[in-house]
Amino acid sequence: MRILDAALMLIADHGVGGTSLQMIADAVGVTKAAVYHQFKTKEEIVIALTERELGRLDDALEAAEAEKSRTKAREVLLTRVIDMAIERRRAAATLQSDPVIVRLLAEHEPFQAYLTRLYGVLLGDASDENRVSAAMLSGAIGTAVVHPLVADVDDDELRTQLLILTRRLLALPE
Amino acid sequence: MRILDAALMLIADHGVGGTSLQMIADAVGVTKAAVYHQFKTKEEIVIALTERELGRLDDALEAAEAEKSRTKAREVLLTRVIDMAIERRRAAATLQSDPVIVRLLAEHEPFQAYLTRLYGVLLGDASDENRVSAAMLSGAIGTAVVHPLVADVDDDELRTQLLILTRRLLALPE
Amino acid sequence: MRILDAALMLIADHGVGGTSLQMIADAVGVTKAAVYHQFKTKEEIVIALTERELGRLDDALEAAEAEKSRTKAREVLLTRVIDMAIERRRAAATLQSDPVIVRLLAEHEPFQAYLTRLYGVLLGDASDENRVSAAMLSGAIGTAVVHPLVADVDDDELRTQLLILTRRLLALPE
Amino acid sequence: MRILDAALMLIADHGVGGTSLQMIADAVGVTKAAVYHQFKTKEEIVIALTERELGRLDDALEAAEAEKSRTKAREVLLTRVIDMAIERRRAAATLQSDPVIVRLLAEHEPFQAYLTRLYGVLLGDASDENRVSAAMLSGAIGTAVVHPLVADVDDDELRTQLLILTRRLLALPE
DNA sequence: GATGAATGAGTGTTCATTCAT
DNA sequence: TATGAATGAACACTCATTCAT
Repeated sequence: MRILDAALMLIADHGVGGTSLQMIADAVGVTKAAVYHQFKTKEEIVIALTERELGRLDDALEAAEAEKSRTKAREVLLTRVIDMAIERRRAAATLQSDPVIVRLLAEHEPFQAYLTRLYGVLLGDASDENRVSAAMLSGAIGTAVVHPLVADVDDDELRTQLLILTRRLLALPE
Repeated sequence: MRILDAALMLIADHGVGGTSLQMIADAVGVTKAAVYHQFKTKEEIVIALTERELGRLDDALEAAEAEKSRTKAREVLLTRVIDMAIERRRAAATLQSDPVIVRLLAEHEPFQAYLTRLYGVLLGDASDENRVSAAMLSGAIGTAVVHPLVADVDDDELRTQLLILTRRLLALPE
Repeated sequence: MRILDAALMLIADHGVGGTSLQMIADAVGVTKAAVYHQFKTKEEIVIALTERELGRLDDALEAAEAEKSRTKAREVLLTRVIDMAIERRRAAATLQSDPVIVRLLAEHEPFQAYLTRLYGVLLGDASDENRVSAAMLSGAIGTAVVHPLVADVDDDELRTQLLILTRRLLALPE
Repeated sequence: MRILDAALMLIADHGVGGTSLQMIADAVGVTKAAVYHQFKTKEEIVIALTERELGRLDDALEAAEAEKSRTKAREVLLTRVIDMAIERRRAAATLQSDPVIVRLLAEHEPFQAYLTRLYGVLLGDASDENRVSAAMLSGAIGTAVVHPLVADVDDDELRTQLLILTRRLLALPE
């Protein structure tokens, strides 16, 4: 959907609060009213957007949940998360840290459920160490891919390093 | 300054774009015009705010730069960063990821210089591995302290774990 | 357009700087936002307004430019200018002397071109005498029609006198 | 008074409505409050300003009123008006046409009286022709000196031409 | 004399949203 | 499906003005 594409890019650049429906409509090349024809409110756009991005993990999440070994499950999921973050470098950080989206993730029921599943796989057991390392990972990957320090690291190298460092952080065998 | 305190909390909750001057003025208990008497624009508030928070690292940064050993320097700085992030759990993430502040950090000259110093200590050498691990750390700490997964981990335990995991990520001796 | 009508009257009374969009919207009986739907900025209103008033000279200007005799051309144009000034006594002066409009006339390209045509006809040749008399005329007519001294001179008499005096000023045969 | 000087120049450029006390204070290099120490309101500044400029005609007005011959009286006054307009080219037009000042001249008692004296001399008798020609003159001189058409006519030549044209308009012997 | 801090009302402009067509 | 016109509320910011110091 072109509206969601445009909205995602704009939100990545200006945040949800800094992105107006006018900007989205202009980017798509239609009128505001046309946007409203497809989404009843601005929030609905943000939800659809987040749903779509989160949905990209569906396959990996299901595969991970099907794994018997927790360690293997984590690996499957993390690899996919890293791939996704690299594919969509610009959007990755914002979606995880924009206050509006954060609030949405915390309050919108379906997201809650999805995140619970996600954390379930990510966590292994719920020891403090695991909880903290999972929390670190959550932000680290999204933030890392857009960080100025890695602006000129190419995608493949970045992917390799992220995998290594992630395993190290989780004390997985390298 | 009470204005900056109020602004920081509001921005942590709603992002820069979601925080209006009216909200700030109301939180302080004065009129919008009174806020404008002290800051000529909204951006000026955000700059002052960011400057103040960043300034809390001054001591540690100077101490780190005075260290001969790069490894020791990194430790000094990281310890302080972790302490700060825990002290100001709510604000930590937003300040690092709000698009408005990110843009500010990238475009406002004095911030550029400060960040260069910061990364200089954090990086050690500029190998790809180091660059990626430093980038991960930048976001990881800020994000971790506000992550729902660690909401009920107490400050001391969180601090201990963050130190351990950070050393692990950077392959420092534990 | 009702917005332009209202704006013209208000600007005639209070000047551009003293006329707010709220005043214009109130006069038309719509909201400010409705005004903004048709004009993107206040300046755009002022431009449209000035364009429209200036446009009333189009016919006379074209007719004048088609004349072979310079003297005849001036007469055609001046007669129309006087008629217009009398028709729209209130607005005439402000449009020629409000600093905002003056700046607009000087900086907005299309106005520049139009005024050059206008002065081309008005000037005849570019002797100093002609330049000064044309400059005097420009303001004199607009100012005269709203001057308190002539407040109780009726339109027809005023028109007759303006024609006589204008010819005298330009040393045209009466 | 430096405040009045600054205010006059600013008003000439932006009109009364477009000139704020902040602008005036900035131009003088003091605070708004300091301006308020000398003038209780903005209107008071405009009044003082207009009074001061109008006052420059005092000598000529008195001399003119002392003349027995009406014709001579007009000449004395007009010569002075022309001199003043040329001396203060920029301010001349605004003071005569800014709607705020126009309203002030019409409503502020002392100005009414002064203008009545001025018109008394200017008019000669109150025939329609005289009234219209005096009205034209009022605006013509002020407007002419700032008109783009005469921007590169030097002061002396402009003065000469204005005198000639003025006499012609009033049917005085050249 | 001059300042800094404050205010309430206003500025131009944009917001998300609605609705008749 | 899409539009254009409209709205009320909010936005960042400036206004003229006051007052304690």
